[in-house]
Amino acid sequence: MTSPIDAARRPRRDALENRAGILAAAHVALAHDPRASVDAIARQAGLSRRALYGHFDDRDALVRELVAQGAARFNAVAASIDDADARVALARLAAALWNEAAHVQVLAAIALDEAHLEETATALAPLRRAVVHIVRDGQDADVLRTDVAAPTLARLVEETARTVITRIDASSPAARDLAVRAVLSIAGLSWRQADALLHEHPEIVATPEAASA
Amino acid sequence: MTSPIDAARRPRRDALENRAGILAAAHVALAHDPRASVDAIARQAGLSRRALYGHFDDRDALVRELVAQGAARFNAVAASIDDADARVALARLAAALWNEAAHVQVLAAIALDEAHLEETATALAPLRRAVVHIVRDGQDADVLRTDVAAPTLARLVEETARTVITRIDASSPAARDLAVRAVLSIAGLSWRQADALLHEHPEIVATPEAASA
DNA sequence: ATTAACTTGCACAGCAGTGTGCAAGTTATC
DNA sequence: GATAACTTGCACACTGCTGTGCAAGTTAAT
Repeated sequence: MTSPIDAARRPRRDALENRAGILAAAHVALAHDPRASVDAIARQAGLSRRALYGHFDDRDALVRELVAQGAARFNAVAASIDDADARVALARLAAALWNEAAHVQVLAAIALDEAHLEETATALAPLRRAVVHIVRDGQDADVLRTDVAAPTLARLVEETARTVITRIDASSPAARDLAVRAVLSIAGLSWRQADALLHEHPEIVATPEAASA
Repeated sequence: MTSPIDAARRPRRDALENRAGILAAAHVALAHDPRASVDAIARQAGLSRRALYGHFDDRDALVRELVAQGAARFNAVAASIDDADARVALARLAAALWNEAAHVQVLAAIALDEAHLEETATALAPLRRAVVHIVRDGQDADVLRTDVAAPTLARLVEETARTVITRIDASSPAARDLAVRAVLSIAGLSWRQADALLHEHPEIVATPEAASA
């Protein structure tokens, strides 16, 4: 047993579950409406508004945690891309981010709030650096367009991925394919070149079930 | 002179100017922040909040007028495109919309509010129809990508134009060029094909000053 | 079984916004 | 110069949100 002085009984299991539940609820609620009220989030989590304030100091703290969660996932994705061919790297990155569509939606929605603009920017810095790196490589190897400066092209790629993932119906199986093709197109490939590339690397747009089978 | 019974002196000139000033102010304020307060808009117009309510029933009426104004411009632009080559038509449309960048920003910002979603949708219907029409023609002539269904491609084109116009710095002279190239890329052209097309039709990305000289 | 952790519901203060009424002032138009 | 149109400033009621305090209840851990 722990000493009764500095003991401070450890947090209850249900409390931890509730905290996670709030984050999940916020995930859903904020993706739908980035300025959903604390009450709406708490309700979605099956808790009272008052209880939520027992887990998070204020609305901002909750949002910040969501941003941190999402950014961690994205940056892990970015770190996992290591293809030598920049075109393949871009395609794989787009496909991987599509798998995180739900998180992309939340982050994109939150980033629209002036309040969290620079916060999301710094959290996503590693991902942005990875994109710039891929684009530079691709331009040096003359496999990506060179009529647009690398930083601009990286931005274009990022915006295209965000747009196609968050604004086109992401439920259909064709959506991942579309996201990948859109990114390749904006990077300078013709649609036939993109098509050929995806035939050469069928695993990029393979569904997770097929990959695990 | 008019009869003293149904006379009702005509509205004062300064009142008309103020009304126009409010719309201009709303244009600026809402492009910056789609949920700017009535007070902020009135201040920007150099009027009191109270005076604004003399010109518009409520905030919604003001927003609706802005949407109608912008939609009218866009639909006029869409109607003016009559190139036989779908690629040229798309390029010209993108360039023309870039000239309306300020209006695109306002409309896009307003459209983000759930409240005005279907309103903006119906107002922009003619523009959307024009894009679908161009895309269909291009696919039939085999000059645009055919790996994506026409409605989806039209949507993709629209989103790309909106994204590049509203989210990339629109002040630099290269921005119009970028908008046009992005649209052509998403439509399936390689960056070299797009480049060649723009060299064949230099007037598309010509600056208004150069065109009038 | 006891205890501390947790949740709830309510009340409260505060903030920011909307839309209205009204009296008093200014100003374009007749 | 008379008059109606317009603007202003203030007060007001209302809504919807945030964050806090507190008493009372419930529940997991010890």
